[in-house]
Amino acid sequence: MPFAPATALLAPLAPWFDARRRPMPWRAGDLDAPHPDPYAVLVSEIMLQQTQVATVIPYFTRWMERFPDAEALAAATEDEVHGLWAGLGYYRRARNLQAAARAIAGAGFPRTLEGLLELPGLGPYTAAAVAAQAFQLPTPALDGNAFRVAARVLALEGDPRRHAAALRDWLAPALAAHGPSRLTQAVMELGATVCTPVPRCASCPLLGACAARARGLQERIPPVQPRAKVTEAEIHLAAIRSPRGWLLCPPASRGLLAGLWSWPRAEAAPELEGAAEAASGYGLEARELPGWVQVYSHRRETVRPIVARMASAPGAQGLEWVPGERLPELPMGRRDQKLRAALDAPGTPLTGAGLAALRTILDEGVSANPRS
DNA sequence: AATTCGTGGTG
DNA sequence: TCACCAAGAAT
Repeated sequence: MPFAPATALLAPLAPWFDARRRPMPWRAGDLDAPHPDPYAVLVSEIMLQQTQVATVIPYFTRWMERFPDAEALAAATEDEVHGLWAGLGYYRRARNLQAAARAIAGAGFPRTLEGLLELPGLGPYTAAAVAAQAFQLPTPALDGNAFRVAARVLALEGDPRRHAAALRDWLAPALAAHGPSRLTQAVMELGATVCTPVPRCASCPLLGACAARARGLQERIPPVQPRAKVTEAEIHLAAIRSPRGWLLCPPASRGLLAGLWSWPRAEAAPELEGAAEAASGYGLEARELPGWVQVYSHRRETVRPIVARMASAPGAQGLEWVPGERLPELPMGRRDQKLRAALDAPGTPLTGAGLAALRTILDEGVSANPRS
């Protein structure tokens, strides 16, 4: 379909961005030159996948201090990489980023869109965004912001992602005309601060050119996406200490929280009678802490934490006893960080359900920790 | 091609 | 409280 030429339509974005852009630690001072540090651009773009700028900034700063270049990242251990990523989410990104750094340390930084797409963790958006910001290539980067801005300016109805190829063709000349790095960031900045899901049209530099606004459709374009279904779960999360340390579930290579350590857990079980007496029979002293609801991308988990102390240290399949002094440095997701921070908090007596969970964990080990 | 990957902000 | 969703990619 024929779109109004983007070069003229989007021209107001360039001066708007030069005047209004937010400071970000990865942004180059000179938007008309290649970026002095393509690795920094890569790190920022991977962290920004499905993650807001304000959340990323402190992670980016710490990351660049510890891993200032691809060589430093390539040489790091998996625990250290995940330690710096812990809490940011989508942990596969951390593993992919280190794999990309190893490829770069060996063969140099790819300077074409096709070469960037070969790096693990870089898809159509990220490869184009790096190419434009690091190397000034006129490669349109279509993220959620860009799709929303384009859909509104052009009054595209339906899911704008259907028009990805046409929109890239539409945007490319505007990138070349106004500067690939500048216009790429300007479109996203507009989407993040003005052309938001609930738009602030009064302060938009494209107000006069916006077809959706002209028709009063700016609130309905683009349409909301159907939600993925969320499964419900209820688990006991157990911090068990013995003379050998804490009993922990070592990192898995795939699935939820891959690359992170976690406390062993068991699905909530039916109530047992006489928990306290049975527990002392095991040489086990335990209490339960206040629970909470942990939300993941497609899972809602009611967490019932337990802190227990055992006189002996039995083996448990797939679980490890970790010395107490190592506990603070292990990479963990938010759920497990929360329990780690509450190990000294007061609690209530162990319930029958809690005892059943501890028995399941000690008897079955990692097999009591089902993949979701 | 539909699912599966975290977490925090916002209205 | 809750829906929505954020500089998406891999499978």
